[in-house]
Amino acid sequence: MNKRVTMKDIAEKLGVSKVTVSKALKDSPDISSSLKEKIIKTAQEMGYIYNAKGRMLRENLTYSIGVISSEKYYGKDDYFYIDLYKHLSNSLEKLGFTTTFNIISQSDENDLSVPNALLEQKVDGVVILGQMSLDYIQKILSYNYPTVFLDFYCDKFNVDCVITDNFYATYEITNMLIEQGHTQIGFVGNIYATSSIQDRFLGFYKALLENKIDLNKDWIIKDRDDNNNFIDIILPKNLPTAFVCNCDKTAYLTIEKLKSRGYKVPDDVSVVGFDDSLHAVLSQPKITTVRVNLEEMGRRTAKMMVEKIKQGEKHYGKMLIKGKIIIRESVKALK
Amino acid sequence: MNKRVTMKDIAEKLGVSKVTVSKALKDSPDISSSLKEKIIKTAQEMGYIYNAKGRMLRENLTYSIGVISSEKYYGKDDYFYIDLYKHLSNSLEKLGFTTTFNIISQSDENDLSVPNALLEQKVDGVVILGQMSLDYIQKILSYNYPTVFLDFYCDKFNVDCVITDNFYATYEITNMLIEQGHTQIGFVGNIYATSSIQDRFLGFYKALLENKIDLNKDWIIKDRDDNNNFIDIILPKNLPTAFVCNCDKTAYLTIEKLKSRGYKVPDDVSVVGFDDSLHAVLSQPKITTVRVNLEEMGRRTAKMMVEKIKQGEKHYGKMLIKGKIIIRESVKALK
DNA sequence: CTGAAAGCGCTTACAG
DNA sequence: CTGAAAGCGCTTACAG
Repeated sequence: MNKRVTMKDIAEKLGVSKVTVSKALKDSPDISSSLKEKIIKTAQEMGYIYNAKGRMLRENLTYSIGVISSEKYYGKDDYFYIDLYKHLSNSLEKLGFTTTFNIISQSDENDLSVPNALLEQKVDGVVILGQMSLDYIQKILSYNYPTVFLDFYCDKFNVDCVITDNFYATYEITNMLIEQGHTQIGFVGNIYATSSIQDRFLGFYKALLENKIDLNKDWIIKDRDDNNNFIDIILPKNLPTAFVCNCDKTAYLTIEKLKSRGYKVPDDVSVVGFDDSLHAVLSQPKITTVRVNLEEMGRRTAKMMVEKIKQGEKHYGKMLIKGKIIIRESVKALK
Repeated sequence: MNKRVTMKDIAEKLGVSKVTVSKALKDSPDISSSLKEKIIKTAQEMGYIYNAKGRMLRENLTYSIGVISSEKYYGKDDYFYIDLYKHLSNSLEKLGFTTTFNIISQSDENDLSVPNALLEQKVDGVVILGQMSLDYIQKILSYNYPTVFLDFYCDKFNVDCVITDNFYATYEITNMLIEQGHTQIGFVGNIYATSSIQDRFLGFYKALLENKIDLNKDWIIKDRDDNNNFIDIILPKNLPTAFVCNCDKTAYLTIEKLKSRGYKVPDDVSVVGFDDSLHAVLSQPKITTVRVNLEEMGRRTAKMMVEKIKQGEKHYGKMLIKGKIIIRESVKALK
């Protein structure tokens, strides 16, 4: 492992200069095709593997992106962020980049402990995947890498972000319920807990407004406390005919709660979720939900990041990616 | 971003040499503590960030490990490998390493497409996380990086591995059932599908042998085909009093199947699983299972990897990590 | 305790 | 079409 073949070795073997080898291996038009062929063949025979460490130093660029994410997004029932990571890193691969991935523990987040990759300039840019504490984000930003927030935004910092169009998606799914005859619709989610939930709520609210349906405050139900810990869902005395839930887990818990009170879903109450997570499929009935376009989000983030690095920190602002409604069994039409 | 402060800048500012700066920043005893202090202070003031690219080239070491894993382990109900990744990369961080993470798509695995990190020597070693196709593994090994297999082994290649002690864990959990009075015990899992399932079966079998309980072939039930695709579980006419399932998902499906046939779990039949995955908790009743010690597996893999790199490819062989039985509700004692 | 020299593997700008 | 020179940011071995 320790003694790898270098361009110099190939050059010496063929009696050419290493500049020529370098150019041939990157298929430069400078080199005659016959020589190119010979060099490529010899490189293969000698077991040459390109060593990016030289280029890294020369260009002061690692062609590597650091992805940073909080461990709280990788619990047993969170499929979402690992899938998003997969799409992001695959897109980066195609652009010639590698990806380092740090799942930050709660204690490291509290201690503002920064991954080695950023401490030692082993990445050219940073993607923060999912909301983290403001202090932690600030700490990361203090290293001055080109940065993109993925799946969240934060107006406190003027950082580009790629997010799913939460507002529009709940607007659409609420409209779907209204078209199916529902006029008494509740929302389940703590609208102060995260900006995603807030936006989803506002999309829900816009659909009501457009259809001149009153917002009943008793039908806005908390699913978690302000620190994002799930709490027991308390059903109102008078039930609406449908609930829009801020996420599938909450939809699942809402359905369980309704069932435990003797209600049937969707016969008595319709329920919709968000995320298309495992809960949507394991629930009985299976939950009609919104599938976020993770592939598109990953691709756009990768492209944005690479452009920022190569073209000197362009600004993009907020990029919204549309989701898609997935129809399952948890909604009943009233007309 | 582009013009970062370097050691040279600090040296010039203070009128010392960059060797002195380098030594001071790594707290070498060569430098007087007063000068050291001055250099560290100036570095901070100037916003110096250590640039590992220089060291990488010098030492031909990136202090980075590539983790490669198949996308099939990151489905909606797989929590396992991302957790293992987290522990592994956290352990590597503590040893001063960064981790690149590639989730290989099925098509890339078929095409033997290798991550950029390996193509360009951007890592010092490789961890393959979870079984992949032999061809793909062979391709990866052809790059001659120090390699560790994590959570699987393959006698075809003489590569070090860190695996959970599947054999011993099902041996233990089967013994637990026997101690609780069960003598009619089945196994659910295709024992030809993976080496893990095979080892788990053999641990089960050993417990039977030790207790002079006959192995009833009708009670060895397939949960998947030989390509690892889950199939409908077919219950035998005469049921045993307990099933040892090769994983929680299978335990979950077995319980669902039993319930649909009118049996009660654990009153009529006890069921145990393996992995302590989401299925174990979402199932009703919750499943008694084996929790694998992912933290220990990550830590041992990290240590092994770093030692191989620094001490020149030591060999370790097969390292077995013990799991732990988690008692829940799906087992009833018969005495 | 401090520093000048050499070099890691590559690429770019330039000369021929 | 080919190559000599310079340099990216660091560290090690050595001289003083």
